[in-house]
This record gives sequence, C-alpha cells and structure tokens, in this order.
Amino acid sequence: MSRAPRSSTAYRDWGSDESGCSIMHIDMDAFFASVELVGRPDLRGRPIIVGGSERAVVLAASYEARAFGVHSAMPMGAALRMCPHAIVIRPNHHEYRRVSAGVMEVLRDVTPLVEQVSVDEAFLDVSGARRRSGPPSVIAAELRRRIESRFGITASVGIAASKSVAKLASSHAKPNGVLLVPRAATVDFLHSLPVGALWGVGEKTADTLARWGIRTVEDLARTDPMTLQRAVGVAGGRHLMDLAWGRDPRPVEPRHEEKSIGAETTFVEDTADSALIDARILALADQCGSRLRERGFSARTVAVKIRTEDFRTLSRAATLDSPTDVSREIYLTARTLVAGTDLHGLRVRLIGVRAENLEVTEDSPRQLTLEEAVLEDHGARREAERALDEVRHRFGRSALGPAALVASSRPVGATTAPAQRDLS
DNA sequence: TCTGGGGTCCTCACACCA
DNA sequence: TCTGTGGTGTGAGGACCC
Repeated sequence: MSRAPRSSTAYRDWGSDESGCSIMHIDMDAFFASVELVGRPDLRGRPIIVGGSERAVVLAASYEARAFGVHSAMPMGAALRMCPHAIVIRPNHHEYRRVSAGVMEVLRDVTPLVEQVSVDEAFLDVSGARRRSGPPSVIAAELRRRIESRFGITASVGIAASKSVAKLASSHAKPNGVLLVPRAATVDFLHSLPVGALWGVGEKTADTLARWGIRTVEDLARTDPMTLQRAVGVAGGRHLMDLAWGRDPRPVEPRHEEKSIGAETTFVEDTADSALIDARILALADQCGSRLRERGFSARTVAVKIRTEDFRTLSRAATLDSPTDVSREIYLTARTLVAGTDLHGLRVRLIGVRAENLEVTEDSPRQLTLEEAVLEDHGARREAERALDEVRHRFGRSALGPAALVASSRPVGATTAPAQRDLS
C-alpha cells in the first residue's frame, strides 16, 4: 500500500540475469479492498473505498476508484467528492489479519527467511531455495499462483539484489505483475526514478531536496555528500546516498523486535471534557497493558500524544523507576502527563498512550515503591489484570473492562447492563 | 482537502556526571 | 575550586512507513 511516486518508464525489461538477485519483495494489490471483494464478488469492477467514519481517511481503494484519483490516506470527504458513486466498506481488520497470516504461511513454504513488513507485504531471501524451487522468477510466479488460488487476491513481486530495490521493483510492477532488476541494472533502474520513490523520502524531504535542485535519484546520487548532509542531516544524507547508488546490505530478518506498544484514538468531536478525556486514557492504558502482558513485555517509559483542534501534536513522556505491565500504573502515569500539559484552551482531537523502552517481563523484576510495598497493592493489581486478560481471551475483549468505561458505554436508561464487571 | 492508527527512527536540547 | 569537554540518558518533536 505504498504511496511513493512511481516512474512510468521504470516498468520495463531490465534484463533477465537473476544470478545476483535473491531478495524478493511481495506486496498484495489493494489488499483491504481485494479481501472485501472476495466476500462480495458482485462488487467486482466497481469503485470500492475501504474506510471508517467521516473523520477517517481512506485505508484502501480498488483500482476502479483509483482511476478517479482516490488513494490511501486521503480524507474520506475528499475521496467521496472525487468519486461520489464509490461503494464505502467499513474495514474488517480481523479478516485482513486472517488472510495475511495465510499468505505468510504460503511464503514460508518456500523459505523460512520471510520478513513480514506489514499486513500486506514481506521480504523473502530465496538464495537457499533456488536448488529446490528454481530461480526467483519461477518462485515468484508459483507464489502468485498459490496466493490467487487460495485467497482470491493478486500480488505483485519485485526481485533484486537488495531489499530497497526489490521494494521499488514491486511497487512498479503493480498491479498483478513481476519486475526483475538484475544486479548490473540496479543503478540505471534507480536513476530513472523520482527522488520521492526512495524509501525514507516523503513529502517534506522531497520538498527540502527540491529546494536544493534535487528532483531525481540521479540528481541525488550526483550531489556532493556534504551538501546532501546539510540538507537532510548526517544520518539521512549518508543513508540516501547509499540507496541512490544501490548500496543496501540489510539482510532479510525473519524476527522482528518490538520497540513500543501503543494505542490512540480520535474523538468523534473535538472535546475539552476532562472526564471524557480521562475515560479515554483509561481505555487506551488498558489496551496497552493488556497487549504488553500478552507479549510478555514491561515498559520503562510511558508516553502520551495529544493532538489539539488546530492539528498540532504534543507529546509527553515519563520514565518509570522500574518497568511495568500494569494497566493501572500506565493509566496513572499517562493521566499525570496529560494533566501537566498546557493546551492553551484548545480542545482535544486525538489522544494516544504508548509504552516504550520495552523489556522482557521475566528479565525485569519489579522493584516496589515504599508506598506499594506498604499497601501490597501492586501484586494484587497485576494478578487481577492477568485474570481479566484470561477472561477476555475466552469471552472476547468486551467481556470485561474498567468500571469507568462500563458506565460510559452503557446506554442511558438501559435496564440490562453489558456483561462487564468492575475491576478498576 | 482537512487530515486514522500503529509503529520506527532521527535530531536537537538539556541535565548530569566524570 | 573553577572551567571546559565529552558521554549518556531523557524528553520533545518531526518525518516517515504501511
């Protein structure tokens, strides 16, 4: 679901020598929309937009909708003005994760060296699979055939000597194609692209580079390294220069180490209601804690993100005396951080809670504060939250929740309360 | 046009310590 | 004792990715 610009001339025959090319990037075409069409074949050939509420953005658009200029990350309102007859479908993330897991299984049948980058794309290192399965182009054709026959969706594949070039190749092969960039053609291929096509060059960086007269990857490659570093920073400059010359030694890494776990939400309407904001912080901290415990992590830092009505984003973070996976502790820290932030009277649009500096829980024995030791509160709290996790695992996420959230979610005048218990 | 949600990485500023 | 310097940790913010 890349949004990077593409070059109309880059999708061509760059040669057939696959000897130096063992990295493959596989990317599902219009993934969310394609999955929806599997369940609704009557909608095939019609413009489909997958997205949420009016304040949301487009998550995915079918190629029929893209023909009207609709693309992912575009505000829903703008998308519907461009394509008023589009059919809007609410996202079903559970189904996308299910199909994604199935596709990843198909990929791992070929090689264990599969690095999942997101729900709809992955890198493969097929150097060890050549003898059994054939050259990369044959493997790519077989994978695309299996994915389409098992899941009814199409995928595009890029084959190259490095991850960054394979990724660029797959984006130029879309939809439903394969592009091989032989090692010897790497620099020619790269230099045919606009600079914004490079991984790490978004709108802002592309604007900055344009001010220095750099518009294509070739312009970038010919720029004096010190000038480039002045424009985009030392690390960024070095990184971009390497990419522009096809230097990218990063291996395909099947294991991914999580750095943070967070949750955020946008209010239906901007709000200054502190009780409402507090209830939302409680729910987000609950989600964070639950996901930390599920993965066996504790966090040393709690961070909050606040977006105000003028779309300015503020962040505040606090480092704890010792790591925690207790939702209550995350909530109290997050609440203190938000309370200590001067919003200049502006209403809040979005609130987020994130747990950072993660450590494996077994490795981070909890040092109780004097107060907690006296109250013997922490252990009991943690046990209660673990029990809550267990009930949710068996009966679903909505089975139990903090009392404040139960109260706020119950309809006025409801006589039958949801099956929730107070564990706050 | 009016901007989601879940992440990662980088830069800069500042405090603290040796 | 004072001053300068470099390393490290922390916090804030920005940009980027899908």
